[in-house]
Amino acid sequence: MKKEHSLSAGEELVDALMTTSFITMAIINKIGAEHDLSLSLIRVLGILWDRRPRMTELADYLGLEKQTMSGLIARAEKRGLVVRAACKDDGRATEVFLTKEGAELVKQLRDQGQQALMPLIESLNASDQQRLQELLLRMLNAKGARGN
Amino acid sequence: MKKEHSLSAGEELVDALMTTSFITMAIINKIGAEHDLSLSLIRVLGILWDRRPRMTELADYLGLEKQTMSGLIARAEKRGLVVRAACKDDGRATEVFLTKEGAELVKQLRDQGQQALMPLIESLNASDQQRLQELLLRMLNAKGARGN
DNA sequence: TATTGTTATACTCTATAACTATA
DNA sequence: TATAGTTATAGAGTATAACAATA
Repeated sequence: MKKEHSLSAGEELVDALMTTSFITMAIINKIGAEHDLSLSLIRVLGILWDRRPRMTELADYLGLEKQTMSGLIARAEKRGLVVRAACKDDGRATEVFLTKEGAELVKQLRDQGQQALMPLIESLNASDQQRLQELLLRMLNAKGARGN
Repeated sequence: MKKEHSLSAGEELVDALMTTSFITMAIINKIGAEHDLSLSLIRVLGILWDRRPRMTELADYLGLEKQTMSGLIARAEKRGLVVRAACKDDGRATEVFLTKEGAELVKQLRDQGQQALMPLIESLNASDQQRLQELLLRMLNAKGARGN
């Protein structure tokens, strides 16, 4: 957060990573706001794109409490973006999945996100973009990271 | 968000950037939660580390409405983290700055953030870390980006 | 008893609208 | 009139606690 103090090599990278992330999230958040979507709901919809998880799985995935997820999904369902259905294997569980309308919204968000972030990455030339991508992917894969 | 579909080179990089950012923000958010701090308040405190901005400047910086900033700062002031003072140049304006307690919290957050993000970046070797840092900084500087 | 999920309650964050005070 | 800031109000997001239904 502070630039004047001398930082170790690792600290400078952490700084750059945080700044990059704040900027990226601000861009995504702005796109979400245009659709009345919070960052959490954007992540949920992204997960639902190719999965049909239970409420608890979703909550764990996002690091939220199950009650929080109940509210989030209830509001999304009221808007026609997702549907809840009883799980056949386990009478206690509830599965969540996208409606057609929800899926279309995800597609649209994807496109808008790509467009909005393009200016940032296009400040690097093609070979640097390639290198950055490789480094990020290597870092993410090493951590067994799950983004959304 | 989806991995199976074929993506153009730029799209894959955007994907990696978003995933990295979601993970980074989740880590920062978790640290903030331990101190009852939202991401917005963390950013505000970071800005206040070496600046003494007016309310409107803060709001513009974070992309929030001035009323939102009023509430955010009012709560932070009640907790003893920041102080508001009348601006001498302009009788309408209010300057905000950190208390000693607030500054100590920022220092602590910095350390915790560094520690928490270290495992992620240490999945790369030293030379790759150096390269990643250079690429991120070049990208950020090209955009005249302001993280916090 | 333990697990899955919802409901009740409370607080933070955010925006829109209306207001006060200064320029 | 325009700008800086606060207050009032309302809704979304979050957590803690208590509950119902199923395993």
